[in-house]
Amino acid sequence: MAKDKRSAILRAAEEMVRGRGYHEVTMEEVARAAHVSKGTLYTYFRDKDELFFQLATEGFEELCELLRSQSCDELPFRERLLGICRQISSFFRRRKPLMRVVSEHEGRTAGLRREMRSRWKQKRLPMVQAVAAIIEQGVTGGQVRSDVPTAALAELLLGTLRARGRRMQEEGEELLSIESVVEVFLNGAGGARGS
Amino acid sequence: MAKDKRSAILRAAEEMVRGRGYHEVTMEEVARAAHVSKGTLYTYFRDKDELFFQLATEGFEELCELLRSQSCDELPFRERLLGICRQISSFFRRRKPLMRVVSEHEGRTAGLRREMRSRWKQKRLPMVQAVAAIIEQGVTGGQVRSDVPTAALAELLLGTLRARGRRMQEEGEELLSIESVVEVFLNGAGGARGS
Amino acid sequence: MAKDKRSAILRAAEEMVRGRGYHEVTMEEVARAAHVSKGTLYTYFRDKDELFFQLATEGFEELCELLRSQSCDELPFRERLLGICRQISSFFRRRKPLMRVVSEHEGRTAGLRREMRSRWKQKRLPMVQAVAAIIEQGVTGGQVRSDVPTAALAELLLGTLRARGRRMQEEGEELLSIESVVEVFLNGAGGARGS
Amino acid sequence: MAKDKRSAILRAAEEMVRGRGYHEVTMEEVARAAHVSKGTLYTYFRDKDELFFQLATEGFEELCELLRSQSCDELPFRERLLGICRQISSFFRRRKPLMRVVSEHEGRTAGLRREMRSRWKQKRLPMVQAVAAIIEQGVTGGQVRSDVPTAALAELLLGTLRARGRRMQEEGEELLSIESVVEVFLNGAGGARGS
DNA sequence: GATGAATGAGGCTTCATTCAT
DNA sequence: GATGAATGAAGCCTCATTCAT
Repeated sequence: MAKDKRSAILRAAEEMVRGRGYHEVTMEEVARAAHVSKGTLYTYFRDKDELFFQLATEGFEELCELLRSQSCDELPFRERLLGICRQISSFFRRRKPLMRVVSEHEGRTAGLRREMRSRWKQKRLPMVQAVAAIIEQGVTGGQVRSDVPTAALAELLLGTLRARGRRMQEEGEELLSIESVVEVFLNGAGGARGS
Repeated sequence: MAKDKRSAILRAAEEMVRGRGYHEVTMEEVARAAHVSKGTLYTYFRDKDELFFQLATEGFEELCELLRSQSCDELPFRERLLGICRQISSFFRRRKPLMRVVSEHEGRTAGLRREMRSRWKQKRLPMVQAVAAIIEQGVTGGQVRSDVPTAALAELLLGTLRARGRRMQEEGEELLSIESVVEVFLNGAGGARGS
Repeated sequence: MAKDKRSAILRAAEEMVRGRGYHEVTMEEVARAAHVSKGTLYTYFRDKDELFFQLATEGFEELCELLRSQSCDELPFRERLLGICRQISSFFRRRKPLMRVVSEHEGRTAGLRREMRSRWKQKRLPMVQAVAAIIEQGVTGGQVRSDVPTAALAELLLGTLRARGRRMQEEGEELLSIESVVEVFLNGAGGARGS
Repeated sequence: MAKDKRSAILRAAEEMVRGRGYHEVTMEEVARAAHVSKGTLYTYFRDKDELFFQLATEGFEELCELLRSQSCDELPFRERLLGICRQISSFFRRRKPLMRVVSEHEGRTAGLRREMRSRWKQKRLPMVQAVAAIIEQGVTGGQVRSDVPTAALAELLLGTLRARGRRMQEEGEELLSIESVVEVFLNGAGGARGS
């Protein structure tokens, strides 16, 4: 069935990028591993970029679902935010080899890549909103200042997490723990400021 | 002077792989960035793999020097081992984008790659020996069991460190700290076992 | 020498499109016919389109030169214009198989093709100006009305010639002669209109 | 109904080759334009070449019919021949974009194309015979020599017309008029030679 | 030693054609 | 008969590598 093929291709591609890289994997190999012909790849994905883009962004919905499901648990706000940051960080770390495809193309301005970037933003939006929703709870509870849009705060937090991930990968040992990141975020964004 | 060109090429190549990848960088670009001709690259490096291999392994001597210099400081053995593990871990983390070249080719068996692997082992050897030398001190001091060759223990420790690095990159949040790794290593390999 | 290779490629390509078409000729074949490798084609021409575009537009300069040289001969204006129209018509007819490349891409809006169109316009401009210069002489001599810009009249005349070429190719027998075309043009654009 | 589909496909194909070319039109597009599936195309035409071959040769019967109908009108022989030449020329000119398919394949010797050529000859035969029949009248009337088979003369005349068409397309301005062609033909083939 | 034009293997993609439903 | 997903041959193009100057 159609879904099966599409999925088989994605699974095959995922299997092959693990430990290799975007350029190490040829469409020929993916086709062979998925037991389909080269042409079939192009029935389901416009081109190689598209295939790996889909691979990189699939699972995004599940992440958002997970985030939303946690937004209503019983934990105190601080722990809830921490838990969510852990999950996001874990999600991206697990997907890092796939994310390469996205980040590699981030610098390009040429024609069609532009479209991929906007689609990436679109895919990312629900995640930002989920985080914003949780921060909103902090606003309601008085733990987060209310004079900055929650969406902006969410972007800020996500940006910090991303920077941390990058530093951990590229630089040396002294990583900020996620706890510290959240701590700094809340102190910087904490309510009851000076009052 | 010859050394200058060689160095200029390596610096240009290093500059370009940062944030890009092995395949994103063309020999043409490296040549241009190093202000030499394409042909000159091949005067100093047999091929592209060789160039990036050199880039990945340069500094290995310095690391070994550093390790050796630390093997005779005044700290207690446990701290000394910990410090050394930190440095090794940091060294590899900093070089990760370059290490890709090595690891990408690790799985291949094709002709010329085979040679690179053996040269990699050769480059690595002094490091293993440096670690072994320090562990030897632990044996002398009675903190490490003496019934397993120190070289084997050194390989075991390095392997654990490497696995930790990989897990940190690919898997989720709960990373072992380096402290834990050393702890486990010494408990597992600790002398005076129950006796 | 460099020029030789470039020229050899163009000559080979020209030879092959005669009687065949853009799509019937593969880059592989052109390379073989020009006694160069496939890669060399791309040293001299960015891509296949570029190669055939150059082929189609080379000689444009000569045409313009020819037109300009004729603009100062002794013939009466009407004959001079007629002669020029004949040359232009002949030029395009001879180049028709090559022009296909241009006209085939005329309808496309996709990214890079756009650039080709603007370059085509650029190439065409001197020809328009040459024709306009001659018409200008007609204005001076009172054989052409002066209330319409000569450039516009030139475009009009060229458009008519082109339409004639197309009709001759696609439709049936009753072709307008070039004489008729010029006649109609001058009557329509003729000065001293009825007054 | 079957005929409807077949016809719809041909009409769709004809529509698309106008202004485009054989290679610019994909079977997918033809199918879509004809509101049938891709597979259906192959129910009515063995392959793409066959489809466009049919397109190029359909109407041949009508031409022959037309030629035959004119062979018995009242005009003097010379005018009758001229009229027929005009119609043939017009027919081919109108069909030129379709004829491409035939002529493009004329140079090839590869397997299946060979068959197409022989079928082309077959399709052409009635036309030759129609022309021969008219020339026969010239023989009877004494305006055409009788010592050369009329079929051969017909082929000769058609060949001349074709060459004229080609020259008109490729070469410069000085086209022979059809009148001239017929004139030369009759003078060259004229009876009462020198006697 | 330095250069860069030339090379050609190998990757991505298209599209005519087949065949199970 | 009709369909369209699957196929794979063949085309365009890139880029690591060589070699005559």
